[in-house]
Amino acid sequence: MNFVDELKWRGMLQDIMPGTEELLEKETVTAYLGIDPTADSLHIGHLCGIMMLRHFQRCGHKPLALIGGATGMIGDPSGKSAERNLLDEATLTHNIECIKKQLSKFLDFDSDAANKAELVNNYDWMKGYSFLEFVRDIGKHITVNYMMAKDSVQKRLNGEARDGLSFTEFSYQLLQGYDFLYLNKTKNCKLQMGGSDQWGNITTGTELIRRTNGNECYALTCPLITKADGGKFGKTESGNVWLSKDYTTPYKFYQFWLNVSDADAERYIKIFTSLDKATIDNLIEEHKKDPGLRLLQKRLAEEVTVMVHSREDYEQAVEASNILFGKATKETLQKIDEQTLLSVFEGVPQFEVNKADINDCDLLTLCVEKAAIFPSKGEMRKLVQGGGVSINKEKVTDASAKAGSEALIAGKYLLVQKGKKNYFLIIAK
RNA sequence: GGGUACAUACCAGAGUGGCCAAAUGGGACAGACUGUAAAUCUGUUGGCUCUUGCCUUCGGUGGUUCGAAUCCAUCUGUACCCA
Repeated sequence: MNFVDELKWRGMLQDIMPGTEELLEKETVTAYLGIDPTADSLHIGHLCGIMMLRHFQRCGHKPLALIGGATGMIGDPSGKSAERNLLDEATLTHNIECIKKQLSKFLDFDSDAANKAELVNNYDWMKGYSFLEFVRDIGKHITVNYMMAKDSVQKRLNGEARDGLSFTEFSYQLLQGYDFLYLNKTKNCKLQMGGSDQWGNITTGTELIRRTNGNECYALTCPLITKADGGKFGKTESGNVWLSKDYTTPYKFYQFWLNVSDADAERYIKIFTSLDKATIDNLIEEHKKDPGLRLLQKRLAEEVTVMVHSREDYEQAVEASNILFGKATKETLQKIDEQTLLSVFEGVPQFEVNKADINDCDLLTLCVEKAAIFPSKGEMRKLVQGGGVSINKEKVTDASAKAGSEALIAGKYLLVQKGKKNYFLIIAK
């Protein structure tokens, strides 16, 4: 399997340095991709890069996942315009541990294979590096002129939203460049991959390597993942879509992929699954015959959910979706037994209230004060006025009414709906 | 070191003494339509009560005034120009 061809048909190749393809055909190559440990879980924005590493390994090469324990303390000036908050050491250590676990779902770290994946942390080689040594050994080889010419720097100096950048941020590309140099020296790593916004940083690395030890190194980036409507990929109303169950439940995760638009589904299934070309082409064709069936979205959601979570989690998410989005009515809800109900709603935010509150409090108090479903009463009132709130699948018309214990499902549950897709469960104890 | 300018709600950006909880655009949320899609149209977008009303907001602090996002002083931050 040819790695570059694989990336090409999947639409995962943005820029590639000349000679990269030849190198990959010639020998088993070690490549790395950097991940900033800004949180203790990865989110789906990281997924494209991770999939690159995964394909890379499947093609017989050796992937390194570099955790930016050092660079993460600084923040990359490309991308966002504002300077990043610096993370402290304890937080970083915790984040790295968690990310390591998640990565092992995608990459083989443990086998005896020659190309098993490795995890490295640049904090390990940066922490003991003194400023004086660094500027003398590394800074000497790269001119400020060269660094200034990078897009990421130029944007901050001359762009519309020019707000300057601190020396710390300016140094980022050099630090990242040193990572590449270090890995080249210690692990014979010859290729760096990343998102297209990393191109400038990566080439600083190859330049640094050429100037210090004369080695030829290569770069390859994937395009920025976008949505067809121009919105940001990977965001929902509740924020990022995380890989960790603690932040994004498997149900929500599954729902995210299921809700992808037709135009996006075609691109995403190539990027985020390991399905082969024939299978995907076939799916796309089938999907076009009857887009309403959403074959693509369903398969995409299945593949990704199973990969990130598990087959059981996937099946539960499907079951929950069928009940919540099927033809369920107040009557069918009342009939569901408690066991099913609980498993279905595992991925739905739950709130416990006192049984007495169901009868005593009006819906406003119940949903805002007793259960924090809505941020404020005004917010809930407005939604009710706009017809956006349902309880047990029935639209709420009067927010000051009381639910009453007879509305409870199985004697203790209340299903609250915000809009069409957001469910909450109130449990009366 | 000297000078100039700017700082407004999630973001961009009007407002230059009362009519300002603050135009407009974007984003976000919700409704209709649909396929739990896209496009389109509509509503909402500081908090409390919701009817009049009240409270907290226009970088921080202090001041002038019956009254300040708007004027003054000072501090902080940022950008630009000169050295």
